[in-house]
Amino acid sequence: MFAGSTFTTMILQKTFYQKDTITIAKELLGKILVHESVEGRTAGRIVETEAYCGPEDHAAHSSGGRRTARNEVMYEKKGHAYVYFIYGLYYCINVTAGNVPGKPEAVLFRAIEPVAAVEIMSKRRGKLVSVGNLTNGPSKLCMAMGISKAQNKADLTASSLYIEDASLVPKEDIVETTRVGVDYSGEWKNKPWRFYIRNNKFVSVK
DNA sequence: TGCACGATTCTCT
DNA sequence: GAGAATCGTGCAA
Repeated sequence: MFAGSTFTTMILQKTFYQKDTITIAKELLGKILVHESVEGRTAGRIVETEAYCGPEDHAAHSSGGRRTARNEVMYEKKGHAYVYFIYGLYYCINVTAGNVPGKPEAVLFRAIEPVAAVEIMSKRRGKLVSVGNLTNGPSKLCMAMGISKAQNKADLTASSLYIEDASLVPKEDIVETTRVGVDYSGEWKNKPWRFYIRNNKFVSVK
């Protein structure tokens, strides 16, 4: 792309998701998650992610090579959505990733910054919440983006749910820290596999 | 077939 | 800061 050229958005392709999962988790920061639904097109800039790395990661649903109907998609193709139901109330969305075919790895989206159709997001969230509280959590962003079990296994390179490319977030603006809500995973809870954009007010936990 | 619990969020104190 | 909400999922029996 050169100065003055027509701006065209690029949807991230398969090869983007076929790299080291940690690298993908960092590179996803700044990218635009888009969902074109019947209610309209909602979009948000990804500002916080977490990496879940294969059978050895005790914090992952695929820990110990566990393979069930729920996490099956992690064992299949890369670049697909892994949406799961949690606490009887909420959904969380991951994208399957990794440079080893068949190895169950994924990146969880923990927070986005609304960039399109904020009014639709507010309506979906139902309550009177400030813009800052619309999408600053893994289940909050699913509610705002209209993501549920229907999007499980969706191909993010060929469906109404996809990610648009954007410039990389500079290394110095990426904060690396420990993951949230995985205290049960022993030493694995200490892995610095949570990434977020420094000073971004939409991050779920500072 | 039964049961304990979770990659969370919200409300109330 | 503590506790509730609420049910699909996973694993033991």
